[in-house]
Amino acid sequence: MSRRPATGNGSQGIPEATIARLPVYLRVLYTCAEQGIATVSSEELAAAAGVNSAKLRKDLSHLGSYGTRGVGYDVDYLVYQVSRELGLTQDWPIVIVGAGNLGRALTNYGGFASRGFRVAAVLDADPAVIGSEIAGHTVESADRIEQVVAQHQVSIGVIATPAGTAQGVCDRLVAAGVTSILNFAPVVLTVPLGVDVRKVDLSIELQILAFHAQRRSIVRVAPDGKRSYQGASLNAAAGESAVAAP
Amino acid sequence: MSRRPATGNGSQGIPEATIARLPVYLRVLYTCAEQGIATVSSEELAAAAGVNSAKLRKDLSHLGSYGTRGVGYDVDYLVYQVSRELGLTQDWPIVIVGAGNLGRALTNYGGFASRGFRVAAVLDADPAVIGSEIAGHTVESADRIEQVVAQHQVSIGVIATPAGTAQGVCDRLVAAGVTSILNFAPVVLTVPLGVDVRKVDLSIELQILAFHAQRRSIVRVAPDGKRSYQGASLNAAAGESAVAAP
DNA sequence: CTCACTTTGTGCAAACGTTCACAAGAGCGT
DNA sequence: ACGCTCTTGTGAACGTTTGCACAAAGTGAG
Repeated sequence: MSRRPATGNGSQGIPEATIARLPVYLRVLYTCAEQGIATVSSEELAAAAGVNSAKLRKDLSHLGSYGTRGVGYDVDYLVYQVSRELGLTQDWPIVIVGAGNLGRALTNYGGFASRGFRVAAVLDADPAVIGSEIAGHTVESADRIEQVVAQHQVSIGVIATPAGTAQGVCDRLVAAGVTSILNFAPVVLTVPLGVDVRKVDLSIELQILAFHAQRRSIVRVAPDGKRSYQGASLNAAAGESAVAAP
Repeated sequence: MSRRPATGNGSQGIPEATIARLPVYLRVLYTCAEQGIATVSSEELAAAAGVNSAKLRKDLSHLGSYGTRGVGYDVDYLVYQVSRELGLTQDWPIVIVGAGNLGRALTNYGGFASRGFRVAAVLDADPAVIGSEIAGHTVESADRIEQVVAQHQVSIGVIATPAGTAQGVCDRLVAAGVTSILNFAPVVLTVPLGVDVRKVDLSIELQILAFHAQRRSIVRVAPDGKRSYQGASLNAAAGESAVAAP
């Protein structure tokens, strides 16, 4: 790190925390564009995204100086720049493995197509499911992982299988050339260096909520048997949330 | 340690980052228990959870000193302590609003029940869906949010509606007394202080993957039109992943 | 042109999170 | 009882992220 030869690239080291927020900004920007808003200030954008305005400005400054002082950011231009930085100006064929409830929901989910993600194939191991139709896709056999990945140049795989088969599917995806994996199975996947795994775990999210919920309603049972509730004014910002009242 | 006033509480301030990892440890611990493993070292646990062992020890130390030097952690005991800390020793009735593809997948998802989460009701606004059966639950009208929340003492709500109706549903849930919300709709929810919102956004996860995937395969088009691929040995650890080869 | 006003981009310090490295304990064989 | 080995719990160093506060830069009126 630190050494930067000569190629004044610019987008060399964007913090991970910033990357995770760019898609949120992007969504808000799209909303603005739909409403015909041409320019937007960091304050407005930040409010809509639920973050601090200084943080938003610093995040955007990592992509370059795309704002105009005294005015704000041009919505369309910023949409383009953020999209480009995230690599959304190109097409990303994805393969969904597992056509159970979750796999079907994912295949039907419209949010993918609108951002350059295209479902190349939906696979499953169950013969009873293979051949059925989901959102215009015919479920193929999981045996065809290698062919599908090669044929459609897939570099992103989505695992929506039961926990038991997830690692095996993952191994085959990686061996076939997939370098990015979105894992919905409740297991910790082991992958070779150079492969990127992101996990979405519904149960874990609920458990984190449960922790805070429990915290909010700690009931102190005093020696005399009286109960007193501890106030509910804990920090609501666990990554999200904002205040409604002015 | 350092100064601790007088109220030797113990579970005063557990870092958010630690909370987010506890459910992962818990899952690994359950796996150990199933395999009949009685004690486990921080090294083994950390490897299975995909984290650094020092981090794991520090995380667990926030709950108390439940390990034995020279031996490790007693699996059953640790399961209990982590569960208690997360508030999983009690029952959490949840309500799922939105019985579309995602709502159905969530209702069917078995991972909830196994951790003390119980689906109290599934609601939807579409008359065509109301009355249908999902995993033993009859879908009820979304008009009944207030009654359902009050009747089942629901404090956790899951929003699986389209983006447009999410904020409205959220407001009604909050007004009815729900203080924790798991949001699957692609919008930033605005809630009063004291309400905890967690967001799961499938599209955002894919966009983050796309960014890294793009990074890995930067194609430099030289002036002569030749292409050269930049190696794929970027840091694979974006929160997950481990190395397979020794 | 100048002044008043707006809003970006960023230096800096504090807060937070991660990792190293090691002292303090605990078990075990002799 | 002693020494050896193993493993926890944690002080301290380091890296990352956040948020303040303000200079720099733009706009528009007079």
